[in-house]
Amino acid sequence: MEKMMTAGPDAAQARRRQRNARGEGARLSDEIVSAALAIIERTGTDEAVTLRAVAREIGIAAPSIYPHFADADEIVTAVVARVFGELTEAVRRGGETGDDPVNRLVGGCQAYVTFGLDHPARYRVLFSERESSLTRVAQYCTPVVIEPGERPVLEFGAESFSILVQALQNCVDAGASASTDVVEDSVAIWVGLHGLVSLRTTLPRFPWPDGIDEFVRGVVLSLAKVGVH
Amino acid sequence: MEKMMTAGPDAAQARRRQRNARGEGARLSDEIVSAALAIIERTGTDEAVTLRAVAREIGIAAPSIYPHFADADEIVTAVVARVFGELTEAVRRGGETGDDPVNRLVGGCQAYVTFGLDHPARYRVLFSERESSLTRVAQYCTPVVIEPGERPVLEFGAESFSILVQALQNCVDAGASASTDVVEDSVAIWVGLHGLVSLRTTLPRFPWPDGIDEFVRGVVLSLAKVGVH
DNA sequence: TGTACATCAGTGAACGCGCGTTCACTGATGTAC
DNA sequence: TGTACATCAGTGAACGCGCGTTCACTGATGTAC
Repeated sequence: MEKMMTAGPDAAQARRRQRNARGEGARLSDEIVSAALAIIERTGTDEAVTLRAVAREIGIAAPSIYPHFADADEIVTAVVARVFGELTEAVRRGGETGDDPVNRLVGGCQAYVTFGLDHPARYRVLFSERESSLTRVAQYCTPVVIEPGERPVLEFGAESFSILVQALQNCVDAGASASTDVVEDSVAIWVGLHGLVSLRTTLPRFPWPDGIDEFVRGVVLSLAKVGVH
Repeated sequence: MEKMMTAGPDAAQARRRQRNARGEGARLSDEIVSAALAIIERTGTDEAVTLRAVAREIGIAAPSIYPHFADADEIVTAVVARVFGELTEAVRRGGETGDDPVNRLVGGCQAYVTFGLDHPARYRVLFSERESSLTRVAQYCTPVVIEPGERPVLEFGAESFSILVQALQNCVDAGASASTDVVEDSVAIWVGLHGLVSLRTTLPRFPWPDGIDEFVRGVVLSLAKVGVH
């Protein structure tokens, strides 16, 4: 374990910050989450998110965090909530541009992968080991039920997964996909997208195929059973 | 970041160990790697692999590690080398049982996933962030060239990947797969397998489909372009 | 309109902990003569 | 066969560091009377 780089506050940050006005103390919560995200982006890992590091980043005293978060895990959890929102939004936008259900499905999947490859540290924290407290995260997200009455998906990230399921269902409804179990096939697609982002960012020196969007298209079409008769 | 559990040596370990005989000092290297692996299995993460924790585990003084490893990262790297060997062996055995090329391909892939799900901590360390020093790892593994003269794969894990490529090539040769680029399609398969292991172990509460072997079979057949005309 | 008080939004010093790393050392075992 | 010496395989105390957490505190702002 190499010595942690003391990425102390620079001169600008070290200048005494102005304290929040009365009743606006909650603003510091957002600042803490942003600081944690900045640390994750800079170091590439959430391991560097310590109470003291976050405090340094903002220019506050370490104990000032306690009224807002019980520990560093809670801060990381809040970061995960925020980043999942960003990812969901990216997938939603990516799935709006296509001119037919298949292209909208592919577009959403490509947006997912693009988000992951463009923001590897952000993406990685979503599935960090630190989230042993994944149940905790549930409080931040609305439970989404995929199929009425069964298979409730209470996990975090459920919203972007349900977008995927709906996109595949639209392909089936349009007669473009031969899928007979859209949830199971959506799981397969999600798993493929995640594996791609995860491995590409972890093993950049592997000779990955060129043309990531085309690669994703091929994988998604196979798993979505498009063009299978 | 919760306080690290002081998983000190139990009474048995605390008893003074017998020092290695002259000329057999290198044995401690293996003990150190085994101890690190034990810590990873127990805690579920390689973050807990510190020089002092490893020394405690074996019952030696912390500085005794230095003649064998420069730092904890080197120890983890050696663990990765060992576990990659285990994984490769499991995949090889899994790919020997099938009665035709397709079943051998599927068998190897199922063995990969089974290894990952049965040993989540071991699997996870293979793709740990800690391996920023992935180049370092290269010294432990023989470079494997997938196609003569091009696309050299120098990364760690190349051996198990090349088994996969060969298994798919055998399907193509037997006329069972419509793949026109076995390397690219092998990448897709690998990515899918990895994504499955990674997500299943990270999000155990997600409603995963039952029958993992059948699920893997379906994904692999789709991506291997088996049954596509 | 004045004033005592409560509350909010933090601060700063201190503590004990596990960590990596250094240093001089110890004691058994082999080897040259 | 005896003995001085070198080497091997570690040990144990000490150091400074960043960490989480506690404690009593400060100073501005609102509020009851």
